[in-house]
Amino acid sequence: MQLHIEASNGIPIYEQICRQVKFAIANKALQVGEHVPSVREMAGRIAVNPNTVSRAYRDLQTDGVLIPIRGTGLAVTPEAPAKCNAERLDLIRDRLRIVLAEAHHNQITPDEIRQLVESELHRLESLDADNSLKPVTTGETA
Amino acid sequence: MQLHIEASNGIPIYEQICRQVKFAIANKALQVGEHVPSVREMAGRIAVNPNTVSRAYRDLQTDGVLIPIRGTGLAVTPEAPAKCNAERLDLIRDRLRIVLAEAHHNQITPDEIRQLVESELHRLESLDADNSLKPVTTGETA
Amino acid sequence: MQLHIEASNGIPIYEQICRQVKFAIANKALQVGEHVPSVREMAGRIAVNPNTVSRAYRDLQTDGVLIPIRGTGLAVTPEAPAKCNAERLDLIRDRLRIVLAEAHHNQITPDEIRQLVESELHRLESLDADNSLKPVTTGETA
Amino acid sequence: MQLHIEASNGIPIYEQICRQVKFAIANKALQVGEHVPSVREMAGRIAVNPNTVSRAYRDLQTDGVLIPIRGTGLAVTPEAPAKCNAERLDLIRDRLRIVLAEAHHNQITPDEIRQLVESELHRLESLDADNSLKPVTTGETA
DNA sequence: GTGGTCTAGACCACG
DNA sequence: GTGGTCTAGACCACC
Repeated sequence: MQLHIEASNGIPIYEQICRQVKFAIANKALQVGEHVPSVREMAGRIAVNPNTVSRAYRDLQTDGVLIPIRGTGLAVTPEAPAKCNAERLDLIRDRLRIVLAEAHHNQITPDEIRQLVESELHRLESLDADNSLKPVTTGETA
Repeated sequence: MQLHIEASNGIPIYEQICRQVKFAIANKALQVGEHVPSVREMAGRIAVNPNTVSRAYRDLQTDGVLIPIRGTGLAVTPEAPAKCNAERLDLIRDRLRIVLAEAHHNQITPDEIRQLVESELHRLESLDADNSLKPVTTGETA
Repeated sequence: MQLHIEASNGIPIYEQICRQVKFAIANKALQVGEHVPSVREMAGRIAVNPNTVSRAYRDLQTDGVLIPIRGTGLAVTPEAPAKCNAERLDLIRDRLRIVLAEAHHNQITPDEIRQLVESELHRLESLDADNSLKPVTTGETA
Repeated sequence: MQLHIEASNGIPIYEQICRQVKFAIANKALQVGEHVPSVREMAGRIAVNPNTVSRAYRDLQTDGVLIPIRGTGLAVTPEAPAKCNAERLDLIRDRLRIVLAEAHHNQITPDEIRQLVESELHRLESLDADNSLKPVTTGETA
């Protein structure tokens, strides 16, 4: 499981972690019963404070996605895949909705929006192509 | 000029005001030299704290979009339309970019994204139809 | 609204705060729309770290009991009274259940349990009598 | 001697073991001089980490309830029954006290408490009836 | 070793 | 002024 944390695109780090763990479960990158990386390991891996990871894991427990296994760590619950699959597109949709609503309220036409979307999709694909050649981070604003 | 403030969709209110004033200028709803509503009137109209409006107007002055006219209020600068037109799509694009980037990082396919976009666009149109209720069948969006 | 924090009866402080805010709402000591004491004030009042109060308030927001009012604080939501009333006895029942289950698993008879309960109830009443005012009319101040 | 471990009702597993061994002694399910199951056997029987059982047995030795018999294991001390009988109701009372105190602090009336107690006692009896038919775990999975 | 709780304090966003 | 986020680190419970 690989997380892409961007500090900061406006989304709190702990929430980015939350969301990406859910995506990883939806994508089968994390299986039921499997342990998520320990707080300390994850914190080291993505270079944030352990408490930030802890906060994210706590939220995931509240959501019923993770469950503590005494003394060994946190595991993916049996219900998690269903929840995460159901949420998979919703998580994106919610964010997309407010962006499109703003565009729409301000007289940007559906066709202009479609063009923006297409140009961004192409941009992402070409970034992928670049990254597959050289594993360099790109476009980070932080 | 009508503002659509949503408290809170994650965007600070003062920034929503800023953005929408710029959009209004780009859309010719606000002309060069025209006065923007006073801080007090605007605050009353959209039911927010006057300080919040004040903060937005301050940012707009910094951006060179508004200019104070002694004793009368704030007017749209001659340079504003050009700036606002240039920014019009950029403002949306920036926000769209981070949403699509997240989707893409998490194995959501371009086609799924396109479907989400289309369903949201349709949703916005039907919301419009409900709100206006005028029996218009021309399909024009503006 | 008066909170009784006991550090420590095994319940984390932040959870004690959470529970007691809910009880206060159920008891009409906190009304819909009313603001809860600010994080800093509450922290000072019950002599705990502000972050501990903050954690409790955050959980209450997740539960839909409190809602942030931009820049002014946290208010009781319209839905809160219903939720808190519904939870009022459940919060106690859940804790009672594990105690009684343990007693029952270990051959303590229902009648023994009833006796324990009665003796504790009497104890609490006599504590009340001591703490508040004994029905004395002498006018002593202390 | 049968232990009912519930991971997790908030009571640490090692303490649940401790308490239940004491209850077993108070109930004559464990006699003076009798050996308690070995750490390994007990750990297997209740499906917990052997270290957890070990920790519980260590506490019981500290309490003078168990004593090591060279090469054979841990036996119930002659003083144990008296201690355990004396503690029998106290262990429950202590836990009951904090629950009832919270209820009382929050305007839950003695009669409401009595009703909760009665309903929980009935619930426990009906669970027993069910279990005597089918020796199934109570349905709490985690 | 694991996670949980709490404290302390910096910094920011918001109104 | 308000709450939110993040960092840092101590201490504890559990396994």
